[in-house]
Parts: sequence; structure tokens; C-alpha cells
Amino acid sequence: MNIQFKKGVLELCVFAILEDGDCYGYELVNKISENITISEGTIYPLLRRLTKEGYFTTYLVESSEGPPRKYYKITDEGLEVYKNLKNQWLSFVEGVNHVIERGDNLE
Amino acid sequence: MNIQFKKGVLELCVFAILEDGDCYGYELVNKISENITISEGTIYPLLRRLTKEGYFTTYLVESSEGPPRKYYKITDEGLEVYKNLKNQWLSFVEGVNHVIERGDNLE
DNA sequence: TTCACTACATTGCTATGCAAGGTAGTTTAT
DNA sequence: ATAAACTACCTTGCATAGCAATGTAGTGAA
Repeated sequence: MNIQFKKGVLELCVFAILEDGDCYGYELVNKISENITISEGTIYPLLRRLTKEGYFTTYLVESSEGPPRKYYKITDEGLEVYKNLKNQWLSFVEGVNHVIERGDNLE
Repeated sequence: MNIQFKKGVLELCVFAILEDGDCYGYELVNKISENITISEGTIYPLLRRLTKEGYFTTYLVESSEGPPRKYYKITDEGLEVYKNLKNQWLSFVEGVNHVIERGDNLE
């Protein structure tokens, strides 16, 4: 998969999943991996950054299947940023579609 | 506009436009700018790179409106790469849509 | 002769994702 | 018991692409 395409979009994906309910990092990796190739080395620094920026809060929960899980919860500020980012993404994709389909009508 | 979203996608846009007919750099900037914010400092190095990789050939044409224009023409190899890249993009967007729409049904 | 536009180009910076590595707890098989 | 496999956290250094800023040069209009 083209790595460059993912730039900025994985952030959107994390927001989208957390909007739907709290998750821990490893879980997020698995959920996103259903649709997009992603590595742990990407997600943990990303979660760290967005938490530091005030878009997530965290809490630990013991697990019987391994080490404690660090859950992430989206904040109101995070929700705001997510909505914005999502709209930006949708209009960007629309813009790209215009560009790559511009010639299709002429064939 | 989110700069990160553009990573790798502007390459796709350049391919798409050139598939439809030869263009010079400044013209490409203008055409892409109709839909996506782009700067010259991005496009010229990109054209240079893709030419070096054998996906474009170039030729100069005198202009009465300014300096000579360097036209870019897509090669067979470039066409191949373009088709591949376009498919990668389309399936990537589909993947992202799955992720960001996963929760919408539950609301 | 200055401004705006066309048209080319380069340099240094920034941001993000990844591979590769590490630590620890749990479970299963040998 | 102990090795392997899985869960779950984390960090470091690298590669990449886009941009702002800047520069050169030709054309045309005020």
C-alpha cells in the first residue's frame, strides 16, 4: 500500500473510531488494519501526540490477557477537530476525483 | 487545506492530467489548482523526479507570452504506473470510507 | 521603468509513517 | 520448566513529499 496516501489520514481514522467509543492502542491498530495497513510504530506516537494536544484523555484498565490496556477517550475539543478534519478529507477526495476524472468524459 | 492529505496524491493528479494530453509545468499547476491547492515548489521537483524515473519525456516549445515552455509527455511505462496508482488510490479511499463510516450505522 | 504576469528552477524546513528494536504479562504446547 | 506465540505497551532513526521563500528571465501594460 502506498505509504504517502496515509499521511494525515490515519489521524482521521483514529478520530473516527474513537468517536464511536473508547479504545486502547492495540485495539485501534487491529480495527484500522481491517481496512488499511498500519503499524504499531505509527499509532502509538500518534495517540501520544493527540493526547498531548488535548484531543484525547486516557485511563488504564487491567486485562487478564496481557499487560494493562491504555484506553483513549475523545474530548469535546477532539470532536470538534474530527468534524473539521473529516470535512476537509471529504472535500479533498472530491477535488481529487475532479482532477482524475476530468479526462474520462473526453474519451 | 491539509498538506498531509496531498502526499502522493499530487503525483496521481499529474499523471491523470498528462494521460489526457501533454502539458507544461506552469499549466499543470493551474489545472490542479482548480481543485486542489498546490504550489510551484512542489510541482517542478515532482516532474523532474518522474521524468528521471522514465515516466515522462520532455520537449521545449517557444512561447510569445514568456519564456519557453517545457512540455511533459507520459510514456508507456508512465501509463502503467498511473493505472496502478489510480487503483491503489481508489481502494485506499474505499478503505478509509469503511473506517470513518463504520460507526454511522450504530447511531 | 515599474508592475504584473508567465515560466522555469532550487534550498531548507516540516510532518508523518515505518521498520526495527525493546519491555512485560499471559497462555499453550512440549 | 521453558520455549513459543500472543497481547500490549513503547522508542529511535530513516525516508518521503509538500511548501514557503527565493531567484532568474521573458513579455506586456500603466
